[in-house]
Amino acid sequence: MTVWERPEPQTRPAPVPLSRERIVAAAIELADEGGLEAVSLRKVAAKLDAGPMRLYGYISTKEELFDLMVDAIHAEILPPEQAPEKGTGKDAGKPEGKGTDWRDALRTRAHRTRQTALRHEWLADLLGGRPSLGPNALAVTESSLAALDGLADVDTVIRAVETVNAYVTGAIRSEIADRRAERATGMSESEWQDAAGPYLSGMLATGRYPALARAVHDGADVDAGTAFDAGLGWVLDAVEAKLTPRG
Amino acid sequence: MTVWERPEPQTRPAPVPLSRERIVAAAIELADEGGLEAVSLRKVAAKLDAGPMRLYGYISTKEELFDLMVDAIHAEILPPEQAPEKGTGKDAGKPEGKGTDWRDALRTRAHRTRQTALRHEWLADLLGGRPSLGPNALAVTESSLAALDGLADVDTVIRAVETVNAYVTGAIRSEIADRRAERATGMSESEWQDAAGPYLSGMLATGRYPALARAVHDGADVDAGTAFDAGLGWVLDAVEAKLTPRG
DNA sequence: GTATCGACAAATACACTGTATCGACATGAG
DNA sequence: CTCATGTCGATACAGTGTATTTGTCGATAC
Repeated sequence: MTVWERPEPQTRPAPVPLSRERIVAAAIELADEGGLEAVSLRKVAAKLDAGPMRLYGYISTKEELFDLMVDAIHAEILPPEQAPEKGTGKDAGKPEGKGTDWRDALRTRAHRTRQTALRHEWLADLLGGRPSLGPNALAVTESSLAALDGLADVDTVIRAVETVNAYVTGAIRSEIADRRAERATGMSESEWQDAAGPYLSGMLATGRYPALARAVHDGADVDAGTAFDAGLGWVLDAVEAKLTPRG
Repeated sequence: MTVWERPEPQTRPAPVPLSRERIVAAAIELADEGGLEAVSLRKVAAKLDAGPMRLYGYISTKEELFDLMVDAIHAEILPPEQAPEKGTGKDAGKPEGKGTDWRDALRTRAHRTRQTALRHEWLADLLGGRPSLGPNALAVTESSLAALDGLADVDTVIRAVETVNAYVTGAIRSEIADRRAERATGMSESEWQDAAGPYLSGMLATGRYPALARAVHDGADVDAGTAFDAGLGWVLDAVEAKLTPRG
């Protein structure tokens, strides 16, 4: 009884060593080019010349992979010098500057977050979707808290950071949603005339939304970046008003 | 040639007439009890005694179903009296009241949104994920714009509404994320001692996050509702400061 | 009446997903 | 050499969104 085509003595092709980092990096690469939905365990594994099941030695579920991706990306949000390594916390207590340093800190943090989200649009789908507790995300929060430390009581500082965070994530999410919609309809047309255009025009023409119609008609088209910054400025003003005077 | 068990003369069970509304309602029901991931076209169809393909006569894709769900839920956010029907827009111009009416309007709108999201937690996954252009969502935006109409120039009004919206959606999203995480770890323990607790305690004990550690340790545990309202108040203060004085 | 046609619901099919299970191989110990 | 071990890959399964085919009914034309 002959067995044709015995599958060769099987000198395995040197199983490349895997690691969480390599897996996460591959997943991010996939997400960058095809969006979150392009990330499947099979494709990630294929990118690493491994079988799908191999990944389960490093992650326990796809959700965990997403969490790792989010935390990895948070490294891009942190200013380049301060990695979450080292630091005894001994000299990190007081803010070092006149009085608007906290504002610059929070503002640049917000803009870095936005820039990162524009580079990795899939971040919009994940940001805020679940609590970010990875080391890099914690470091980001830490630096925000540290920037306000001592300028008000603890509860006020916490409220400030959470409020700014809520604005930032909400604004980024909706900006990216708009951008995607434009890409989906526009794609070739300069203005949005294609799919949402006629529909929306029709809706506005019904007269049921007079204020909205006026806003769409009379509103200036500011670019997304300055709009984001304007709203951010308002929120920071609100924070400033709540800080203890004479901080 | 005999055929045993001919499948009965096949008096079809009176194909229940479908409709977008019935489909959306069924999908919302599924999402309410099992989250967004429990919504599959097969299950929705089964709930309506229909085959999966039947749905494609009413919706063209699952994403569209999600959009319809979001807009249907926006009806709960609108105050009960004003449906998007009727209304010539003739008498909707000026705000009718002293000067804090806009604030009440925006505030209650925000709280209604939050309450609705707490009733339908899956909303957090969808809110802001794509532009909401359904009639109900437009009506919600309309009423926000109308509340501020005339109190500042158009661009300021738009910025105000978008800023408040960003805060509201961001805050709701993270609140629901926290609530889910608590449910996942807590579930039986009163405080969070189970999964995230030890991990986070360990992280904080490293001394790498001094400000965060202090915040967690010294911060008062305010309930989510008042925290939401506090942040909202700040944002509304910021808006107020930008309105034309003597509005 | 019968025949034909069009519409539409149902069944089937496909490519793909996340993950559990299982079998086989390479390697270490005795 | 033999045997145990642990790890990797293949296979398997239940489920997904959707395209396509199949079947049946009702109405219309002769």
